[in-house]
Amino acid sequence: MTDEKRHAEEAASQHRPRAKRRTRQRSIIQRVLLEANRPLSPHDILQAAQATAPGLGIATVYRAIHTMITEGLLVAVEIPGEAPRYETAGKEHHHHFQCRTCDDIFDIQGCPPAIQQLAPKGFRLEGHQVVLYGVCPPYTGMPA
Amino acid sequence: MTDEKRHAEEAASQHRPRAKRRTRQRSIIQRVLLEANRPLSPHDILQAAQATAPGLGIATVYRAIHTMITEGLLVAVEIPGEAPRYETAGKEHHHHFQCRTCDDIFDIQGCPPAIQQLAPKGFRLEGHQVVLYGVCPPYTGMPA
DNA sequence: CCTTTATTAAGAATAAATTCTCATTAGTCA
DNA sequence: TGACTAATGAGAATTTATTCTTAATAAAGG
Repeated sequence: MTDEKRHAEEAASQHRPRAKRRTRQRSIIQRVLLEANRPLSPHDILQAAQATAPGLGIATVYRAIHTMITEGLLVAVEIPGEAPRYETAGKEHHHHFQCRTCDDIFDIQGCPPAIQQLAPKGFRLEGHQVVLYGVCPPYTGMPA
Repeated sequence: MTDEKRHAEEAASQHRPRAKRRTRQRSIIQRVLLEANRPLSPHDILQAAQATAPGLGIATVYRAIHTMITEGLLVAVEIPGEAPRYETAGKEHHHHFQCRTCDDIFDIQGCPPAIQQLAPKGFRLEGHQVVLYGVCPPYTGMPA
C-alpha cells in the first residue's frame, strides 16, 4: 500500500490513531499470558507483569487486554460467579478446571461426548462450556 | 418447648428475631419461583411478582432470596459472565441452557457421561457444571 | 382489638470491576 | 536527533449488583 492510500484511509475514519506502538508494557503483558498457559485475571496479569515492570498500572493492563482481544491474540474465559480471565487465543476446543483452594483456572483437554444429546427437542444448540471443580495438584496433599 | 426455655434461648443469642413471619410478599416470591420452574434473576423475580404485588421493592426480593436459601428452599445458579439466578432447591442433578436471544436460562436434564475422565492426573475432581448455549424454542423460528 | 416487632418500600450507600481523564512519558518516523 | 502523538500511571469516575437505613406497615399472639 502506498503512503497516499494509507493517508486517504486514515482521513476517512475520523481520529483513528496513526499506528499501534510496540511498548515495553504491552510486550511484558503479552509474555506473561503466553508463559502462564492458563487463563489469568487482570489482577493476576498485573501481579505477574509488575515483576518486570514495577510501576505498571491496572489501567494499562485493561487497555492491553482490549487491544489484544481486538487483534485476535486473546480470548475471554468466563467462569461462573467469577470476573473474566483471559488466555491466549488459537488453542483448540477445550474446557476449564477451577481449584477451590487457590481459585486458579487450568485448561483441560478433551470434551465430553454426547453433549449434543443434552439439548431438549426444540432447542437449537450452538455451543457449550464445561467447568470442572476440585483441587489442583499442589493442594491435593498427594504427589502429582 | 416451654416459654421459659424459649426465652432463655433467645436471651442467649443476642437480638435474634422472635419469629419468621409469613408475609404476602414472601409468599408471592416463592410462588413465582415455583411456577417459573427455571432459574430467575432477582430482577426477573421482581418483574413477575409485581404482577401480583405492584409496590414490591427489589430489596424485599433480595431479602426473600436470602431467607429462602437459608431455609434450603432455593439454590443459586451461576452462569458464566452473568449475575446469579435462583431456582427452587431439591431438583436432581441437572445442567442449564442459556438462550442467546432472550438470555433466559432453562434446566436440562441429563449429564454427559465420562465427565470424570476429563480431569487430568493429579487433579481431584469434586464437581462440575455444564452450560449449553443456543436458541430456545420460541426463537428458533421453527415449530417446537 | 391491641401490642409487639418483624417486614417492607424507597432511596441512599456500598462493593468490586472496569473505564475515563489528563498530565507526562516514550515509541516511531523523517 | 526532533517532532508528533500514542501510550502510560494515577487517581477519579462509572457501572451494575447488592446491601443498608429508616420510617411506616402489617403479621402474630394474647
